[in-house]
Amino acid sequence: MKGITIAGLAKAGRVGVETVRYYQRRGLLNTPERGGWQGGGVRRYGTADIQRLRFIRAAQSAGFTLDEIADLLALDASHDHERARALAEKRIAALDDKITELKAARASLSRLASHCAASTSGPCPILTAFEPY
Amino acid sequence: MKGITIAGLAKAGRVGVETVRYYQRRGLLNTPERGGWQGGGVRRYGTADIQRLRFIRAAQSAGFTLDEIADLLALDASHDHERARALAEKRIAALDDKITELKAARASLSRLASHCAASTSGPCPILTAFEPY
DNA sequence: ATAAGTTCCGTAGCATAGTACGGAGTCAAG
DNA sequence: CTTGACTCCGTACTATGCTACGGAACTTAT
Repeated sequence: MKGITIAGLAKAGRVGVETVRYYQRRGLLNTPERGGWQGGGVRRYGTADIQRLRFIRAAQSAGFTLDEIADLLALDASHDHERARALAEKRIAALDDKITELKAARASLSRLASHCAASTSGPCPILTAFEPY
Repeated sequence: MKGITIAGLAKAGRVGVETVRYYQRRGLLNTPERGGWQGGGVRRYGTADIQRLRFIRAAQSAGFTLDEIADLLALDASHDHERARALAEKRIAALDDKITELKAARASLSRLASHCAASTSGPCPILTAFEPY
């Protein structure tokens, strides 16, 4: 039989089988017909499914929610460049904000760490680590 | 009466009153005695509570979970520099990873946006935006 | 052909971080 | 001294993203 089963798809996307099934329920991944001549059989998946699954994971790591990813997928192959670009740019701005925030947090923690290293005794004022935040 | 009430504390920390109460339930914020001579009255808060609340929010934006923040708060004023520094450094590493990840995601989205801008017609292959990810 | 391993599917549960509700008590202004 | 806003508290509900369970059907290796 050609194509992979759900376990192969899950593996290719580095997720669990249950996660694949969850995405199907959410409408993010399609659910192919069962492979049997009539009724029964097992569903088979192809490279398009893998690509889609990988896209979902990548988009998630870019901070999109599953709902937003559903929009994105609906937009795919659409000709609505306007809207696609708008979504992308909105998220780019959010990412820039988040990156700035994380860098500031990193600096605070760095300060805390070096402070802790400097004084080997006495209390460690963690509360003030983020102070001039 | 001196001190602020829960609404003032919430406002100072830019959170809702219910969130303050949630943090109290989680043991992240203390719950002062009621102000009445006996039994009744309203609880009053001070600047230490505000600092603590702000710390919680800052630590959250650094990616700590509320459970981890509880640890951090317990560590505050402790002399366990070892452990405090370990926690901070672990989180710094996680932040560095996350920042790298977000930058990559940003680049992908940027590519998608400029691609969308370039071609004004035809499908917009969003699926491949994260392709060489 | 049988046993072991998968798949299918619905339904239920979990972790995190809140948010809402409702009724009784308390406070501050007019 | 009443009215309206705020507080207190327990309990329940929400959103997001999974993760687990159980039994029947299906597939695969021996």
